[in-house]
Amino acid sequence: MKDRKHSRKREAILDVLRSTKTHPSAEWVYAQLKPSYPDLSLGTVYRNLSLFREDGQIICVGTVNGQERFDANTKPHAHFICDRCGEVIDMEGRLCFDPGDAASGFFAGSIDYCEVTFHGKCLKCME
Amino acid sequence: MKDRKHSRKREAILDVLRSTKTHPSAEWVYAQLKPSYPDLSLGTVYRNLSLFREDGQIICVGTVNGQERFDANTKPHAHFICDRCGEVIDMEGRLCFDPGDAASGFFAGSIDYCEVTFHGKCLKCME
DNA sequence: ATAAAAACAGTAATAATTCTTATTATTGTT
DNA sequence: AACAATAATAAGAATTATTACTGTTTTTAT
Ligand SMILES: [Mn+2]
Ligand SMILES: [Mn+2]
Ligand SMILES: [Zn+2]
Ligand SMILES: [Zn+2]
Repeated sequence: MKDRKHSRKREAILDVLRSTKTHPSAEWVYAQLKPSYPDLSLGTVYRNLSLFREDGQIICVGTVNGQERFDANTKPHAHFICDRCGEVIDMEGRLCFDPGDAASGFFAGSIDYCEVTFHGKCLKCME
Repeated sequence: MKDRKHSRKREAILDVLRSTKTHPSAEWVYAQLKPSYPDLSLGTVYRNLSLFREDGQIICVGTVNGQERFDANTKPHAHFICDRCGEVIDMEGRLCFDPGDAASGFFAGSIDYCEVTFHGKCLKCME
């Protein structure tokens, strides 16, 4: 991980991501921090999220309603996206696939990781 | 499937999608058809892709460089996305998961389908 | 053919993200 | 503590994929 100058805002952004299981969007992170950091800029959130992703500290878990959603849990795990309300939920269980295992033998490129995403309706949206 | 008036442009759009394995973007479909349909409008491509998706005739396979990619093969199958050149490749093999099987028992919502996407470098991009 | 409905082209609008630039914060050094 | 070097930031402009609007054309049923 490239070493960077310390920044309290960057730290706060990562803290927000680490303290939630909601797989937030950039906008949501911004809204969370704005009260405590009145001079926070949305661009700063986007920029730092990009840096975190480059450095492997967070991952993207998909796009919901045109907005990218992020996750500070970088351990491979599957997600469920509710196509009605847009919630992104962690799927526990043994749904993790070892990319190497899964595709070795019949794919010639190099596989870095594998995304597994279920779609449907969450419990709340089923009434 | 809701029944719609016939339209040669709509038909052509679906034909393009069905005749390629490249998982194209809206823009690409438009570029393919523009020579034969000089008055084709990009909005028409977007609108019809949406209709096809609503009707279940095509699926979205992910976003590459900010552009949604489509697939006329609606049978569940996994994909590989090259994070360098953006190619989207079908993954053959038995990588299909029965949503019901995969998550029954430990998830309470209703699962419609499951997306499996590998990321890495394609053969061409590895030199 | 006529008329109603649906689809269209062309264009404007929207909205997420990125880029630019002048300013400020951080870190190490005198 | 003041300084210099550089990274990080705010603010807003720019970019760009997608959608909405409006007047016109095509389709299809009568
Ligand atoms: Mn997660
Ligand atoms: Mn495919
Ligand atoms: Zn829901
Ligand atoms: Zn490639």
